[in-house]
Amino acid sequence: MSVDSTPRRYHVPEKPTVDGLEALWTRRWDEEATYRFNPSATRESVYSIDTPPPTVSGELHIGHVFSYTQGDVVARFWRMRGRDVFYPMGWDDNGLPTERRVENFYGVRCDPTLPYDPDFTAPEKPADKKISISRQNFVELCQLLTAVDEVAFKNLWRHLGISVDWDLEYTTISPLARAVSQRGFLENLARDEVYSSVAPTLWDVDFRTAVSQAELEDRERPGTYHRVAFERSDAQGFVEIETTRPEMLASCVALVAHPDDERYRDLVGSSVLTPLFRVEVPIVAHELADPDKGSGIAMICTFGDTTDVTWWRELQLPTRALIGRDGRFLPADFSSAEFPSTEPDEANDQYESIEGATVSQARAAVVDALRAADALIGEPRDITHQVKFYEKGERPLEIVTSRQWFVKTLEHRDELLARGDELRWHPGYMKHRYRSWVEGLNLDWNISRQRFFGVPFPVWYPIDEKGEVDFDRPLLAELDRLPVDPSSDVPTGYVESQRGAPKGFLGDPDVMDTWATSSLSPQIAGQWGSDLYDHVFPMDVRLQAHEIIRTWLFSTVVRSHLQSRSLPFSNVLISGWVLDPNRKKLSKSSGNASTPMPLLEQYGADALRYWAASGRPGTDTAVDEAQMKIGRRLAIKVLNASKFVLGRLDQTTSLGPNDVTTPLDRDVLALLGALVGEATSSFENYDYARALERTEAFFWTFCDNYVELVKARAYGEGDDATVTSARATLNLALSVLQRLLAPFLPFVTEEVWHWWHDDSVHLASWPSLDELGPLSVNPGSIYQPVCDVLEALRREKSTAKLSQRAGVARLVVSGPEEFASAIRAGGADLIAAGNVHELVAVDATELLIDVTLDES
RNA sequence: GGGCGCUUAGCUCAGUUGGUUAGAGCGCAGCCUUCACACGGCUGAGGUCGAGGGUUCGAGUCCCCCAGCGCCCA
Repeated sequence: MSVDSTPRRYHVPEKPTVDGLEALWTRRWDEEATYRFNPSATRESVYSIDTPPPTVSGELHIGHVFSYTQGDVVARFWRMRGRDVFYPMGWDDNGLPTERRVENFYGVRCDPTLPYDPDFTAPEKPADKKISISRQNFVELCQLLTAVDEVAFKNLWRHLGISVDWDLEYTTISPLARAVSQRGFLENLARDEVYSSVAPTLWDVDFRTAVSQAELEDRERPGTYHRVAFERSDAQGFVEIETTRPEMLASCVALVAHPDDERYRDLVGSSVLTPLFRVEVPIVAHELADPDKGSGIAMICTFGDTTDVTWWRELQLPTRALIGRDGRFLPADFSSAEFPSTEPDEANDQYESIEGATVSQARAAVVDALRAADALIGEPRDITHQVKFYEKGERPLEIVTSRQWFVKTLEHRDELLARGDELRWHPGYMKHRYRSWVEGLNLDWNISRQRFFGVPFPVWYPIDEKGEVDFDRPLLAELDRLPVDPSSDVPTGYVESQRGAPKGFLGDPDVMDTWATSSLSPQIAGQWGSDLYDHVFPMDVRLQAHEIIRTWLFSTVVRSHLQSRSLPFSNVLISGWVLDPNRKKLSKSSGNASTPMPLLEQYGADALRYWAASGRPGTDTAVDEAQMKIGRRLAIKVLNASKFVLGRLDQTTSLGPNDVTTPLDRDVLALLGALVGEATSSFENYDYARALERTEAFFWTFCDNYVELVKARAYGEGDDATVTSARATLNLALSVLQRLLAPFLPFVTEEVWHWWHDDSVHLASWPSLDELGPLSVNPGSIYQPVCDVLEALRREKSTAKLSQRAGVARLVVSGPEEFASAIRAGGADLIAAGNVHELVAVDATELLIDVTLDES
């Protein structure tokens, strides 16, 4: 009886295609809730993912496809490993980019002093003059606009096959996120981990907000050194300093030289008079003074740069702050104790031309006045130097004294460094970025922003009977009231009419830094306070790019360390950047190269995923359509190979590893086992790209060599046992390969899996060695020699310019015993695949493959 | 100035603890329209691993130094 007596084939499409699979399977995954998190899962079985909430203030670009795919591939692996994957998605709709879009889109401006207008509706199109609206109205518009973008983002993710559970979607401005942020803040406050203080603060005069150290960047800018003479108080001559900021002269509180600098050692302890304003200031010593810069002695002003702040703090100098929040010079009285001039009238006259001026106007005025007073030595000298900017700003930062909330980071530096060592970094070298950042911290983390669309601080301040605000005894919101907006909500025990009045209260006007909210992403996504939280926190992995190690990663570690005395996640998987085809960093000007949708439509989601998953963790990768074409070709190959194999199998016959009996087939299973082992360990180490590379390489040689070798047996030629063995091997290998490729090519693998299974491949179990039966200790010992001979046959035919079907009259393989016996073992398949009439394998010391083609 | 990464075939990249003639894909050239696949298959030609020095029986793979590119931080 033939094994083919009653075949019932699987139903396989006549002409399978990869086009259209995204729409089909995205819908099915929705309907079947394939990626839904199991809320009753135990912590041990959960694999939880802390995903970056992308900013939804605009453009999607190919970089998102790249990094989110890398995370998704990992998620899919763990899901197949049987873990209950907690994979939420958030949208960062909070913050400055959204504010600016809303202002322009609707033609509005936020005025936090206005009351909420519940009947307000946004104009159809922006009016010529911006309409002022309350914070709550403004926030509502922000939510309206971001909701549109969120839908577009979600569609992209779904098209790309990102396997998040959409039931777990969140936004950073949602009531939950605001409540979590406010609770986090209040708990920090209760533990004395945050404090408010009036302090010198990095300040952007255009955005009119404080910024934190993490938001700084240095930019090379032209500057000018001015040499300025200060008269010694004892009238024994002059001290010359050099400065790029002569306009700060009125804020000068000291001159400083290096303690080892011989030139100035004798002057330390004496004093000089500032030119123009005639204020007496001491000469002091500090190691940060650079003897090689300028004249080696510098003026300290409050505050020209961050070094001034350090000197001011460490040398306990007085404060003469003159730059206001708008970047203009504030009034000053040189007859006051704060500005003690020896000639107050003259000083006040000089200052008249500066008060109210911008920094650049003041600089010009001061330089003119210095020149007129003969205090400017020589001509100013042009230089270029590094100037600190807010990363989103256009003018150099100023340092303005104002009241801000800070998170204590400096005193936890050592603990935070230890947390960095505890975290498992992928790739490992990214840890250095964290370490150098933490080591370089010189300010506590300022979390106050003088903006509107953000999470407000859940505090008010009492006002005494004289109308003075008491900032030291804030009125705190109760936890069960969160979230609150102190600009419209009222502290317990007060009524709205007391707002701003004596014996009343004042709401904190500021909002939190966006990182103060996103640093709690594990708490937000995990719904801190609910049962869910204990099942997902600390998370298993954080996915993110490297440029936000100093912001998002650092701040998340800080919050978790303070809140839970733990890491927020045990692994971090860092993605690289996408570069344009010319290997430059993608920018808005890169244009269509950065738009993913056309590429998705042209090559398909699996193809783009293939490209993205080929990029190793942390490695920057260029947009490469050639790589996408290869991905598409691989997906098509999966369809066709599956079609061939399933077309040879009988649905009613179950085949297992025990049916694999021929040496060649067993050897192929052994090689497959090695592949499974390597792919699995690669994934466990977050080296998904390696898993892909190995699986892909195996798959191609499997198709090119093994399938070709056993084609005759697969079609039913030969005795029952060898036919069954080939079919069982094809069956097992196809099943394993479809599953190994599933994380990378979720659409095409789901399609072919459903040709012979009812359930999703993405819920199937990750291949294991147990499935393959006993495996030889020497994988490839038979398959490899047989493939070598097969390739030699092809080479002969190719060289003779013949079809690969051309007949071979005689094939003589001589070689070492292991080689010859491998050929004998696989001889029947070689004869069939190579159309060989006579095969002879002989033992010999030298390997020789002699092919005699048929006479034509 | 400090730190990190990169520099391997025309291009894009692998190369895990040092070990036989350095790998893949693309591109290129030639061949084959074979019953899973022309949205295909087969075959082939291309590198001595940025420069120099060192350790070793043996180095792309470890050490030193130099150069270039990129990033992070001062």
